[in-house]
Amino acid sequence: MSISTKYNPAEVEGKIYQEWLDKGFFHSEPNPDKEPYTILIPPPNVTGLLHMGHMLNNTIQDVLIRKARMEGKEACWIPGTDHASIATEAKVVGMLREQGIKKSDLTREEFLSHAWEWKEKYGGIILNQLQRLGASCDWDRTFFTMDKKNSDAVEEVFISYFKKGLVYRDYKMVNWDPTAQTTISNEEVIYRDVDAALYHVKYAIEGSDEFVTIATTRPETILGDTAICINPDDERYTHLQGKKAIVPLVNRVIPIIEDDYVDIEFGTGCLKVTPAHDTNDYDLGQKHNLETIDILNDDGTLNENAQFYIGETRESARKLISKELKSLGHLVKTENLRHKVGFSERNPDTAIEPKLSLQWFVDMQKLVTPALENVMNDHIEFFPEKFKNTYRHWLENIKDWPISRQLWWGQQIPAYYYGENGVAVGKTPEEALQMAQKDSGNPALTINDLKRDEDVVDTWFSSALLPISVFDGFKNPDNAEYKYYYPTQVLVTGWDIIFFWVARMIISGYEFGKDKPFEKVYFTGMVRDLQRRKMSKSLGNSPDALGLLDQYGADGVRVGMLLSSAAGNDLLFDEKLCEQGRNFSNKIWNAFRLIQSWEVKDIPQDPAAAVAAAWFENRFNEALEEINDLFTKFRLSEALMATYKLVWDDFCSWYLEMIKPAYQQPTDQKTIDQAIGFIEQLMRVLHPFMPFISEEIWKNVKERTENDYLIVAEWPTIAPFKKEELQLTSEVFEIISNIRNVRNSSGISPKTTLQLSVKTDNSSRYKAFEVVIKKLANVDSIEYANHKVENASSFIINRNEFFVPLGDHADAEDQKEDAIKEIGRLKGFIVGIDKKLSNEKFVNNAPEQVIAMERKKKADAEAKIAILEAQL
RNA sequence: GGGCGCUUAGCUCAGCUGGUUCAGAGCACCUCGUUUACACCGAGGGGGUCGGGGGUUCGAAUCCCUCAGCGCCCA
Repeated sequence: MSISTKYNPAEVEGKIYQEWLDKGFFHSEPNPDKEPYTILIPPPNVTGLLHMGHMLNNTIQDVLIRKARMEGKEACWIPGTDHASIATEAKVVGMLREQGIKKSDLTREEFLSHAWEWKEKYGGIILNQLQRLGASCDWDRTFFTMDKKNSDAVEEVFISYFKKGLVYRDYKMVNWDPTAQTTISNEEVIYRDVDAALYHVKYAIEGSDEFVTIATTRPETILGDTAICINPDDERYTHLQGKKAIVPLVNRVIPIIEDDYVDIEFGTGCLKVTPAHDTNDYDLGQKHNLETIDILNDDGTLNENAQFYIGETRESARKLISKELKSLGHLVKTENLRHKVGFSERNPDTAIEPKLSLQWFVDMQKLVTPALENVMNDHIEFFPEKFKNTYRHWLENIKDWPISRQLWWGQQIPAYYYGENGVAVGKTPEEALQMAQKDSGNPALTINDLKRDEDVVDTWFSSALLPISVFDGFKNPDNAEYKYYYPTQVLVTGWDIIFFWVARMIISGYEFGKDKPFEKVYFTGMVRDLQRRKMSKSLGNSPDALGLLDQYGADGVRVGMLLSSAAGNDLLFDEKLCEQGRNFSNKIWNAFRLIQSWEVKDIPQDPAAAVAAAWFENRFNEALEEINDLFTKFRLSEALMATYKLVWDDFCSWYLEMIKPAYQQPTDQKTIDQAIGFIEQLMRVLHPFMPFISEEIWKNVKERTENDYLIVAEWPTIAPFKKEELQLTSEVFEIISNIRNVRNSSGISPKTTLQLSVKTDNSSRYKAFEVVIKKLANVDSIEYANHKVENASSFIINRNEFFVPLGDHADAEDQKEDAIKEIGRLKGFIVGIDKKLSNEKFVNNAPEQVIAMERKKKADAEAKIAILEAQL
């Protein structure tokens, strides 16, 4: 059989994934005989396409779930997608606009039917792309955040909060996105540094020739000014106390108020106050009882209240007014200013407008206690731990959460209004009516008197309920699935949504679930490019995810993503890492090919192969112990690296070279069986990281029964291993390396056989390994002698002296020089140790072990010097 | 402005509660190699006074202070 020298992932991956699907290996059912291991996917947006962040995040989840499955747990990875109110509604509105349809011409129902159509068409793309990556999700359980289960939960939770007084409706300053024309939460505002101007504008003082100069970055809001504020301690302005100023253009007379909120140092130390368009000004307005004049429409253009520039955008009004103020002599100067401006996460070019608005809020302070406690005391563990700090800081300073969104796509708020200010909630209008009748004491109210709130709730409000709602835990808290799978074991997500999602799921878990929503949270870093920039469409620095999969194979890309992603550290994505992954696939493939190619005959086992098997058995168990430990600490990149080295260095470079038969010679059955056994073990350990190639080799390395697949094979158990033997072998490997080095530095071909002479007190120490040394270092004789060898290169390992006679290649002077240099170094080393040992404080204070170690180091160095001096 | 974190080889990072194995890994680099698994390879090699300064200690990459630079979160 001839197999390609290059591993071809394209031939393997699709086929194997289909087999896994057909066999139902991804599907999970509650199984009381098994421990559950459940992961809920962070649902990608239905608007999304697979990007590098998804690849990293889902690779990690797949690694964890595959390992758990092999460990005999009931592994259940639940996939799904998020309806993403703002983003999706924007897409749908955009699509309709292209068809010449305006959202405002549609009824809610008509719009929603377009939206569902869009979701059906595009919403599943990303999940299909995840399959290319090898994701072993239980696709039968695929959820959508607007599924009935979750939407019902949203209503129930809203109603429950309402009844407990935890949601309330209020006029407050909120963050307004004028493009999406909806409120958004603090977390959805992204602050960016912007180069702007600070406008110094003078206002006339009523009844005098005087002026007062204020500084502002938003001159267009002058039209809504209702006060000037000075700091009472600012002597420059004491004379203005109690006076009034006149707003330019609109000629409104406004009071000059005093408040120590004003920063004397900033600008002119004199502040204009626009309560309708600035959060701090709003607070000032409340405190000083100021008029509030809202000069903006919902789309960010100026309205009639402004009196000027009606219909202009904020940006153009700013230009126009600054020009006009200048021509009227009100503009004293402008200076450059770099400051932070909030932008909408979903519409990155839209500056957020603080807006006074009637919205629904969640009273968060009353909900956070258990969520905070249980993370701080590690009932829920964070990896890496450092995110506990961030989490605590947020929860301790939490603000009320505005949850209503002026959108249609999402779960409509189950609140109904009646009369002057009556509000009732209910899952149905009838339910709400009952409440309304009771609250109002008016039994004559009818359904027609109720008007339902038009808004939907924030998407994160709905995703916060997923860990419970995917198992139908709200409606059926006693159902078998909820009881079995909840709490889930681990949440894998980016640290950027620690507040958006993680914290809110924990809050909901304690409020509505029977317990925490998950045991552990593994935070991944952000994928950045080599210049540390975030990957983004606008920068064009995001590689084509599917293209990478084509080019390097899913296994290669998975390795590439994982290799450099220490937990919580941002990952600087470099295609070279995928290349390394692909190369690794190829290495594994060729190891398999090599074993396949040997002819097996009924001959006794090569003694070198017997030695190799004994060693590798030990080595494998040593490595497995390390790998398991790294897994428990979620140090996946290190677990992968340990696996990589086990396969590449230990198995391929040492083990296979030891058992390899001579050219065109056969091997024996025992050796082949051992080698295949080891490959099987290695494939098990490799499988979570590289599921496709490991399954393919598993299948090909021996005959398999129908359901004998690696994906459901057992994770290896650690057998005891002997550390002393591993130590001995590493000395043997050192001998081999030294001989190879002699070859290299003396320019002797690998084909030339060499002789080895050993001067030792313990000639049996390496006896068993002679066959290996001969084979790997191309040595044809090893002799033990009690004297040094002339014209030979020498090295010392563990006080034993090794000579490689060099014949014509010998360079005695060179040898001598090296020895002298080494003696010099060792003598210096001893001086240092002596200094320590003659220091009374050291000898008195240091632990015995440490002192003994220093003495041993000294003795070893002295012995080595003696050997070297004898050589000279 | 408030808070958190980072600075170790050319690059990306590991180094837990100070003391064998503490200066490490991978990649990159250099030398040699068209050996009969793999050049997506093999053998060998070089490379860091652990950001600067100060302190605690018999002993510090590891603890403390300070300075500099960088990053993030929140206002």
